[in-house]
Amino acid sequence: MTNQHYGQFCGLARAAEIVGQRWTLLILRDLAVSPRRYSDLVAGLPGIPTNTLASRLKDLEEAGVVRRAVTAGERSLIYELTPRGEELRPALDALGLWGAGGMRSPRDGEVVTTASIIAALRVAAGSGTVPSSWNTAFTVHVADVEVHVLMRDGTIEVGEGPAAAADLVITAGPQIRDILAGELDAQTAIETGAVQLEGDASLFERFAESLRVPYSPHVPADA
Amino acid sequence: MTNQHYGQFCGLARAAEIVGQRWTLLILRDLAVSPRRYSDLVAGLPGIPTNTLASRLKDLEEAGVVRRAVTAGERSLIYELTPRGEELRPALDALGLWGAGGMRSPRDGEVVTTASIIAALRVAAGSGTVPSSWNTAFTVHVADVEVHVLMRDGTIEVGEGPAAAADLVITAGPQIRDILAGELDAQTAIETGAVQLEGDASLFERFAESLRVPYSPHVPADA
DNA sequence: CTGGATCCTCAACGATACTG
DNA sequence: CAGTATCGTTGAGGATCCAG
Repeated sequence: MTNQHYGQFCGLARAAEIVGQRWTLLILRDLAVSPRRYSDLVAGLPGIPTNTLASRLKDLEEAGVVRRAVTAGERSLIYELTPRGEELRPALDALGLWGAGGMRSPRDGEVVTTASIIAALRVAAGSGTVPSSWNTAFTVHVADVEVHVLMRDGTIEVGEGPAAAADLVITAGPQIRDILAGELDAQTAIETGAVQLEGDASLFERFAESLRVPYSPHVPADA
Repeated sequence: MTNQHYGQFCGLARAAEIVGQRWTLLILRDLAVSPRRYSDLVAGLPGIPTNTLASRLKDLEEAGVVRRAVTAGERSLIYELTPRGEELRPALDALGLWGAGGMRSPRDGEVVTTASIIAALRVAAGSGTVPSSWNTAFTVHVADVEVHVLMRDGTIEVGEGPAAAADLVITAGPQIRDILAGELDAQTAIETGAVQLEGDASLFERFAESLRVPYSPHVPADA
């Protein structure tokens, strides 16, 4: 509510006042994946104090970035991005991409959340198209997170939960990041056991090649 | 030094740990415009506590985003972006663009800084090219800030200080933002006195059309 | 059970002064 | 010029409690 101001008539300063608060970027990442309830957010953001979350949501609502909505079928509130909030996607993607370029392996205690995996896979899928003849369903396990990747009609769709009928089930650890970054090629990943496959293993190449983020060459030492 | 962690193996979380601290984005914006000395940063960031600045610079250095360097000719330190820091530009631009879309007029006490104007004009110039036959020099005054815009060899260059031999001197207030956003067209700006021109006034059209940022349609109420 | 509000503690931030 | 030292204030973190 009492957002700090920088006193500059500057786009970046205005943006920083809104998204530069602690936890705010991660809240927006979760909402960018899909609208969520308060308790979904709490679950997806391990460690966030509930008062901080409540305060951020109120600030974001005031800023016109997030809105509360009552879902038709259910009787619970959801939070979702407004159109103005949707416009943040390019910035969120750019920041996430940059941050991912500085990652190597997880630090002590770092976990993988469903929203972070979906966000990463969606950025990796980008707007790139795949041959429209492809009709392939993947289920991807990373740590205890389960998501699906569907390639069909020339597009890639990434969502929560397993694929209804997966052609290939991929189980991997944090090294999935290296595969997306193109630093670990599909064949090596299989040989070293970085991924386990169940189903049509030949489809893994397709997965690795279609989901690829631009490589960041300048990676500093990482704790 | 004691940067807070989010405990997630996620690119956006890592980025937020580095650039999500108060003042950090503005420090990076200033350094993205050009390498600067400590005192330049203090001057360009009105209100920043000096200990906060010192702490941020140390953090950014540790993160591999900024480095201290001794300039050859002079005997003073400068801070500059590392290659890893340069990679932040797309994210800074995207955030700044988003923030600029939410601005209308300055709030009480908001000032315009040289770095913010240069950054805005450079983003507006983008990678867009101009006819290589153009060889035009503009000096732009906004509040007490003075910058130059040079169009030649098909490119646009924006820098600090006046142009050596300006074909047109443009004096404007914060409404320059509306011109860049395409919400105020050149002719109207002249007629309403939003800009004052000195020199070849016909070149103002060229300025307004070459420096244009994508319009953000979803602008909330602005204080 | 969801969706918060309250209270307390402490680390970070902010303002000012001061120093190599 | 380039910071550090000191100190007061604010916001984050953590636990608990409350209302619909």
